[in-house]
Amino acid sequence: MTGVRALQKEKTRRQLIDAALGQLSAERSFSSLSLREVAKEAGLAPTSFYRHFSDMDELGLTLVDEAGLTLRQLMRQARQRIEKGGSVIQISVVTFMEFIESNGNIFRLLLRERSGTSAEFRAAVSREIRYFTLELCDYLQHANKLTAEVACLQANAAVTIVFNAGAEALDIEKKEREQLAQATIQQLRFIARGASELSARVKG
Amino acid sequence: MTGVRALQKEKTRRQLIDAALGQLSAERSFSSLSLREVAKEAGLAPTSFYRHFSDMDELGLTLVDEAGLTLRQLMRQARQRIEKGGSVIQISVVTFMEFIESNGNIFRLLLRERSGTSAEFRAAVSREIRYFTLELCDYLQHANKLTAEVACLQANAAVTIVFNAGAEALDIEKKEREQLAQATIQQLRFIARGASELSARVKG
DNA sequence: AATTTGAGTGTACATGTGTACGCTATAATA
DNA sequence: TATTATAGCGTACACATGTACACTCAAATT
Repeated sequence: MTGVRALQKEKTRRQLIDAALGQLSAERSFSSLSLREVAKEAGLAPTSFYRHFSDMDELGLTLVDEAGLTLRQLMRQARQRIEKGGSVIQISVVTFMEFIESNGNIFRLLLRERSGTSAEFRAAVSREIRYFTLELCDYLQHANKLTAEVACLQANAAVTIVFNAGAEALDIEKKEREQLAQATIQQLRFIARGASELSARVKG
Repeated sequence: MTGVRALQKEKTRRQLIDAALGQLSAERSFSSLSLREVAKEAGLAPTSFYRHFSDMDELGLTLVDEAGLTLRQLMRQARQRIEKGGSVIQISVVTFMEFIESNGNIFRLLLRERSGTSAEFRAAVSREIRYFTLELCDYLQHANKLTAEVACLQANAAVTIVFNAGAEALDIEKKEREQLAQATIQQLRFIARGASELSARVKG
């Protein structure tokens, strides 16, 4: 099944994916890419595109999956750092900011398609973020001995804040980014403290 | 200066703006609108568009301004309700959710252009949200006797949470929206409580 | 009353788009 | 070895787009 042919096909499929990812930028969203442009960048004739994806949408959803994968790598990295000790909140924010810096366009993809014009795209991005949030929710529940409800509310709020900070980080200079990180950390502390203080009340 | 001619011009300018707003939807973003479509919807020949805007971008920025105006009306409404007494947080969330329900497409515009491909658009949206946030910051500072720093951090976090909830509200059924509103309220309480608890530490 | 201005029109063109179709060359299969 | 399947190509087409240009005609100005 993994003959020369299938292998080559997989390779040019990757070329298409990479071509699309490569064209994303601050000034260029996925929906502004044309099938022809992507094919050209991948060194393919326009019509050959269809051998791999039936649609630009299909390519796009693949990219979102790809982005989700990157996001999960990010989580793994954060967990590793946390295990070595240190402030969970600070490590999370710093790790996320590093992610933005080296994966700006992938993050932009998620950010844009989250509120894009395709319900399927929105659902796909939503799913990736939910996954991200659920992991954090589990962690908070065990580490901080919180109700499932409170832990999930906190996780949700924290992810929202961090994602928003990431979006802002995309448009500012590196110098200001440190300031933004500090503000974000403080906001996460507010949330953590509030959740902890109010968890009793929610329970009772 | 307000002759018959200038009046008519103002009127068709409005028609263009309304045509553009009218074409926005869950499936249609501003950047996916074409000059020709908008002109047609406004009952104009394509080339007449240029008598009013040099560009689709110029129209778009006008729409963002328009959206900002709507946002400020929202704030005024919320303030009025708050003055009549009741939970500030609850009133704010409920008012905002009402806004989403009747101005979905305007909110979508802000949401999308906030992370769009035009730096100018992003800046414009950012400005409107900042204005929104600053008002809340002022309010928190006086009402809750917080440091400027803590109040602004809280305001920023709160606006982020509420906007994100608004975005989620766009894609769910009315029934689930009540649940979302409750979750949002709880999250804002976390933030408020955390800010209040930790304000001493930040000061010292 | 004579002239100028400018909002709105219709035509026209170059350019980019998605994709249908028929072809080639070669790996996979029989 | 003969046959089939298929990745990739080039051509071709219909269509939508932005906008340049020359026009009209009524309001505004002189």
